[in-house]
Amino acid sequence: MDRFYQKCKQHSLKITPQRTAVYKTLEASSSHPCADMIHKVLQKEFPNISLDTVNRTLITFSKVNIIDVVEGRGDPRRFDPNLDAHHHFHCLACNKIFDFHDTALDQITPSSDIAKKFIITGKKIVLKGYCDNCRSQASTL
Amino acid sequence: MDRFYQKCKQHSLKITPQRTAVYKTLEASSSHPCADMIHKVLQKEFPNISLDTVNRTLITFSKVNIIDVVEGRGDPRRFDPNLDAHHHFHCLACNKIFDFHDTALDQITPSSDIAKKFIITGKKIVLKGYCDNCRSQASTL
DNA sequence: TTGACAAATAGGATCAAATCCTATTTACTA
DNA sequence: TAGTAAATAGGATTTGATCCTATTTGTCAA
Repeated sequence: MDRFYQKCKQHSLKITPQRTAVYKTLEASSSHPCADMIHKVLQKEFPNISLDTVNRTLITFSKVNIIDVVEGRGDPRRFDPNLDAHHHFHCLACNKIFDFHDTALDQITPSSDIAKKFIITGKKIVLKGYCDNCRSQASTL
Repeated sequence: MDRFYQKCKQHSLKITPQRTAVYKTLEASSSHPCADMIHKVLQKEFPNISLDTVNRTLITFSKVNIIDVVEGRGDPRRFDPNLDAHHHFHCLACNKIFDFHDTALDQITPSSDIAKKFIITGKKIVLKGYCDNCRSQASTL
């Protein structure tokens, strides 16, 4: 939690009971929850907390690198006709996805206990960041 | 296109003008489009084509491995409090995300021209497939 | 410690993506 | 070429995300 308070101060985010609770709830979870799930949990503690607050708070946190947004950003489902080995760079600003190829990275193999536990139908390296056009919008960490 | 017809027959999907057009449009695109974008393009050719058909068709294609769904599946935005190096396995059936750790994979480095072109703020290996509980639902490829 | 101000919240309204429903049409098989 | 199961159109519904505005609340400086 210390790092949480520190990061908030660093980015002059006010430390509100709601924000603290949102962070604690997410940290206690291992299911990579969405805003709605966290909202449901928090309603026990804050009967009036709004979903908008939870969602806005989570987005704010992710912008200043307190937490992370994982696969899926709430955006529409997107498709790829290319089934050959390739990897993706995802621009956080313009939302474009760039393909890149790297035969060395195609070779990566997850350790055998993963392969044993799950049926793996696809693997990909996913990079996040800012593309050439959006460099300037990179958040100051 | 041959492989397209072949895969359709293999899974007894009827080859309709709409399906052919959806596939052609996606294949011609390099922007990893969503259903709505493809729908807009197709309306020139098929003034009455419905968005539902486009969306349903794309999902059908992805189920039989004609195309792929990329980062984000149209599901709600999900969050992760863990900023340390780790990787994800995403179950296509139950939609759970499992963390896994692999120090060897943490070391992977995209080739330098990628690093030069983009500002990279995150990297992750994303595996897709079926978890232990959902093994049985693995689509027959 | 207090007062002022900018920032954050609640709650309802709006927007957009995805899915569902059903009548109609169509591709495939025998 | 006719029968049948599958696919489509189009509208309705659901749900996640965002917007708007009045009210509340942290924070900083005096």
